[in-house]
Amino acid sequence: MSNIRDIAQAAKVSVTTVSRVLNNHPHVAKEKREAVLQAIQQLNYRPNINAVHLSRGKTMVVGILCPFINHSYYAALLEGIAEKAHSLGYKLMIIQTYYQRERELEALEMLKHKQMDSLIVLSRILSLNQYEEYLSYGRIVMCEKIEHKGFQSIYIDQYSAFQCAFEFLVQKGHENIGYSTGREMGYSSNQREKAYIEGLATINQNIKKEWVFTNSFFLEDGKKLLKNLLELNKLPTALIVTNDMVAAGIILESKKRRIEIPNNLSIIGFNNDPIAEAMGITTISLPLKDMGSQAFEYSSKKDITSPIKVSFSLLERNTVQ
Amino acid sequence: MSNIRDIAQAAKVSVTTVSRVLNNHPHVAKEKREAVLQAIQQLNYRPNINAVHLSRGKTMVVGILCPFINHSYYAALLEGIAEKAHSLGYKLMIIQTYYQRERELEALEMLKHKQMDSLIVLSRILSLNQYEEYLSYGRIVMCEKIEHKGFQSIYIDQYSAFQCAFEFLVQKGHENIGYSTGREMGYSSNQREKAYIEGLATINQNIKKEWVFTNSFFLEDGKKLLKNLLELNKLPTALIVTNDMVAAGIILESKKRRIEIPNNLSIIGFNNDPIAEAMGITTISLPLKDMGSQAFEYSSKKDITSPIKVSFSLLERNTVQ
DNA sequence: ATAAATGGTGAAACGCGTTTCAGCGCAACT
DNA sequence: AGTTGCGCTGAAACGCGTTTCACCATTTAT
Repeated sequence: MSNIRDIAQAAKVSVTTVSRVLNNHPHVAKEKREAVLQAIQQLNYRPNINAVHLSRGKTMVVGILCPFINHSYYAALLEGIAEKAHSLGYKLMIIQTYYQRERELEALEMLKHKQMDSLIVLSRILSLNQYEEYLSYGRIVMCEKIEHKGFQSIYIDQYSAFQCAFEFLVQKGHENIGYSTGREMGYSSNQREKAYIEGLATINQNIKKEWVFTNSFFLEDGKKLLKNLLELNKLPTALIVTNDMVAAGIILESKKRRIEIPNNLSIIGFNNDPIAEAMGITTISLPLKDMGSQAFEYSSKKDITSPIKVSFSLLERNTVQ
Repeated sequence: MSNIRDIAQAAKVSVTTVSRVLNNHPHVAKEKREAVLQAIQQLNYRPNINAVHLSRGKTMVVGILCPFINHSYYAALLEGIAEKAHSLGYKLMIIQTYYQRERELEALEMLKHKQMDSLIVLSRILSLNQYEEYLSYGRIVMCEKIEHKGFQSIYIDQYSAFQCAFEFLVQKGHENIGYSTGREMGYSSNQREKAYIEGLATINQNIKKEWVFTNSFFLEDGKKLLKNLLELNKLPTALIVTNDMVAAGIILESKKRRIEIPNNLSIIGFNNDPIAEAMGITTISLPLKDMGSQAFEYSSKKDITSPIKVSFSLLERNTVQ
């Protein structure tokens, strides 16, 4: 493989001039430019991208930190991200963390080592303090609400979204409402918990701890959730569920157990996954793809803006009565 | 940020020795090793990964070429790939092609420029000849059956899988069978077409072109498919569908139109997505995650093996009668 | 006519880690 | 005592593109 010096020699110019031609810098005489282009053609030359990166200290790669890939929420975000990344000429490096500290740290280190120019964090487990150290190495976009200086934040107001679901249920006459989330801690869970507690207060209800389920991410978790639910003495009449996948699991298991939905139990999910439509799940629809796309845009913008809120909407189907 | 020469100076050794310590080469005296480690600690030194890549001509990055991310088939493969990649210390670069030639070429160029060590192709559109040129730059793993020398191939026998579905339907008494695929051309479609034609021959049926549907990938495509189907004079009694998502779309639209499944129309899907379980879709279950994992393994193996076939199994639920 | 600005060009330094190779010291072997 | 051989070490070359800076040749401005 030929390198830039070979081209310079072949075109009888300096490497500087070759570099200028390659990068469309001005101040190159027509003849020289053409000589260079010809040499490039003839020697089938391609710049060594690693050398370019080393030299420039920039890689045109953006890292994406997500706990899972094969999960509708993240896959939808990813799709939006990937689309925008391509249109802006960036490549994506996806780091699946499974919510493990080391993996998250690894990604941060990659940012530090300039293996990526910036990092988009779809969900995290490390503290903001830990993240802060790395801010000087590249832009960090967080897909959660963060007021902390230095981070770009774009988020769905999980508090309001949950509130919206909650109020909808109340309006339908429900008072015994439970909910499920993914991680016990974390942005979304915290917001939902807060909205839950405050929601209950508005209808003068106390928190029933046994109606709060955590660690529900996938379809299978929904099935388990329903099994656990049935062990309780008193059942809620409605459940606000982590996402539509989990909701689907709950519904499936309900069918098996002859629990009628929505007659015996109302279910409301999040995301508006295809499965929600398929099963007629009432859900809070989130514009994930669009959010991903925006998140990417902000990863390469020069300045940080104040947190960006993206909207959501309730989609009534037939799992709430 | 300090570099390897700073460390050498601080530890009063040569850069060579520092490099040896960093890479755990033998032949470094204990004291020197410790001096280096201490200097590294003190200066908070981290190797510049781009320099390492440039120097080594290796990146520990594997490229993944897939048409879509947010698609259950690819997402499942991706999951297996990502898991194995991490356990082997590799990073993933995902290139979403949307089946566009340029994008595929771009990925190939990245392989050439050593931006990735190898490439895993989940689905392609470019010809093998075009791919062949790039074989010398790194391993290329193809997730389809390829006998062509130089490529590592790992695949699901789409012919047999389709045949399995077909025979199952025949056994249930169906004679009027249609099917759908994704792209008009492409590995999977070709295999399915072949199996379809040969299957029809075994039951002395002629091909009904109007019962063959292409460009069906997602749920929405399934809905459209059913609408189109209903325009026909004579309907098939059974459909072998691209994947479970499309099958779900068909089923949903059927409900709207009062077509009873399986009474009026039998449906068999592929993949065994969560949605298949959710909707009770009879399907050919494919071990995609495992296949992804294996594909990754072979991307960094020294030698190429003959094509690897992965198994599948029919999962009977309630969309076939 | 003279000073100043502009275009064009290349040598050399830079970014940074890896690898080759030559050389030194000391222990083991004849 | 003389020769191998092995462990350890560092100078220098290497991978390769970018950028700075100095310098010459024209133009343009005064």
